[in-house]
Amino acid sequence: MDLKELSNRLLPNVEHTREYYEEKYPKRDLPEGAMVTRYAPSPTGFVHMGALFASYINSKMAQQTNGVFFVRIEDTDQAREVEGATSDILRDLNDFGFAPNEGMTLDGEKGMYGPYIQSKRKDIYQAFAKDLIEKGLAYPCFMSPEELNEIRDKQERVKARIGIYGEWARDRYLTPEKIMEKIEAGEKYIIRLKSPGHFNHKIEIKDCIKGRLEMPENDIDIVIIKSDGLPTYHFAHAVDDYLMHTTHVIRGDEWVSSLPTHIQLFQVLGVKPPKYAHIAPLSKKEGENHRKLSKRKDPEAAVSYYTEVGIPKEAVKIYLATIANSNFERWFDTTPNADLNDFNMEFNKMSKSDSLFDLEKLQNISRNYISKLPATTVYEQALSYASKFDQELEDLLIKYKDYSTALYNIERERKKPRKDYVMYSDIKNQTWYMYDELFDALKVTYEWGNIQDKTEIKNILSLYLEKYYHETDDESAWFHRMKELAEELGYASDMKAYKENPEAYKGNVADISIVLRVALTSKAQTPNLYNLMKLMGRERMQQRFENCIKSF
RNA sequence: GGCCUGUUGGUGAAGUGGUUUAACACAUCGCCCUCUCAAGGCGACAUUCACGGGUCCGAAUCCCGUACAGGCUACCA
Repeated sequence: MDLKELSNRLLPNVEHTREYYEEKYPKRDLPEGAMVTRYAPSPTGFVHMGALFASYINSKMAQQTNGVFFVRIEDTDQAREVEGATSDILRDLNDFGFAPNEGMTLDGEKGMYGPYIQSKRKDIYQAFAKDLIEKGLAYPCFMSPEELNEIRDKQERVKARIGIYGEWARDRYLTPEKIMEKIEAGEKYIIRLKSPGHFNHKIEIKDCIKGRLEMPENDIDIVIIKSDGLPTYHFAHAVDDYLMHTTHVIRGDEWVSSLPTHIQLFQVLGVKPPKYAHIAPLSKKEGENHRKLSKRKDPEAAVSYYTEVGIPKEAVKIYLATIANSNFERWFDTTPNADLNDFNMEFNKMSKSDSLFDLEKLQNISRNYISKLPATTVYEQALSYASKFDQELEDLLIKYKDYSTALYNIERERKKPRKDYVMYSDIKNQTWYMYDELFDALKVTYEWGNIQDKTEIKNILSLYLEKYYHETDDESAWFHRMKELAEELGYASDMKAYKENPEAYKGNVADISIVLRVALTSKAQTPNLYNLMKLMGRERMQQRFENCIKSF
């Protein structure tokens, strides 16, 4: 019995040959230097920031080299599969602008290297496994899970390396005849690689991010086809990335220790391995230690967190870019109208060690980002946020569209705009007092400043409306009149003069303006008072002042 | 236990043997400006690159050891 016959018995019902598939998926016709990258998630639910980060880098690298970025679903562990996870992943990629141009997309599969779901590629993996068996590079292993556990225990006891290698690989040298006997006897088997490696041999691997790595050769006879007929991750990776002509495998660095295995797999398959780039994990400080950003402990680890609080996707992207490439921030800050797509991302500007995920920094980026948006966009984004998460705000925004937009526009369209909002959920907290519906519904507390005396406050308010407030005033005239009011009541109109001789006055213009501000809004801190008054108009001002006085 | 990788300030980090008395940004703290806040301006914030050795005229940068951290060590990915 020869190996070819044996391979037919071991993996029956394989429709095609390795050669068939190699012909079916010819080399890609791409310009020199174009990268073919991929994001290969397992559909296990919940999209983690780390995964988004990896897909960003993959997508960016393909985009800037006019290459291809595809998504492949790695569902070879059917037990862990979560319903709907695939579409969640694709939706998130899409929302962030990392939509793949090949493979699994929101509108189904695209591209000629499919299927892009591993469970649908079973025949392909088996064809390659058969080819290896024929060449004597893979073999069936009949050891039961119990036997494997025993071996493992024994190895732990003797402090040997764990795994099926060397003398531990019991079934490695079974003759075809013996194998047939076992099959006839109904014994279950899986297919293992007959590793040609030696643990004492060192191999040198160049990683695009980590640089030169020296590692021992793989000598473990890893499983390539599991008992359910599906491949393990390692084997599927080698076969798929070979057939899909991936040029760069960019993935999390939890994979570096499998590199010798992966390189060997390509070698055994007789094909050139792709280039590898291993991304350091996003981590979080906990006490003195760093740990990976965790779904359970860190809400910000979930991609969905950002939509829930209303942090713009673009801000998240900018943040990811700043941790991805050390020179990005400089570039972004010094490039007028910087467009993320124009930035040239490089592997050698990526960190080798883990980066602390800094929400504060992300928020700062978001604050800056929102501050540069036109008010109409802020309005639209706020509305879209409210429509999902805040019915009350949504109603108000629809009712007062122009008013709200004007409100967001205060001190905005200038070189250095106000930076009031970090996220769209801040908007309501910071503007509620400008909506009568919200203001009147609340029993507001007035945050008075230096002037607390009720009669003095009443005096200021009525005098201001009677004599000093003119709706047609421009800002400087408006301010000038406030100074006149200050003087009439014995407050300093000039801050310098006041500072030089505070005793000569009851207070200063600032005190007066605070009274007006607080009476109008109840808050001591608001955007430019002049603009707020303009927006409210005389009647509403009068009403607010009366309300205020009534509250005494 | 074994194998691999990493370690620069409160944080992200620049830095690849010699204008580094260690860039820049965030945070923090002062002062200034100012109708409040925000913004802005100015300034402070690592005598030192985990620690210990070594190589060299010269090291954060190269080598060795130690410590700590992370990853891997599945018929999970």
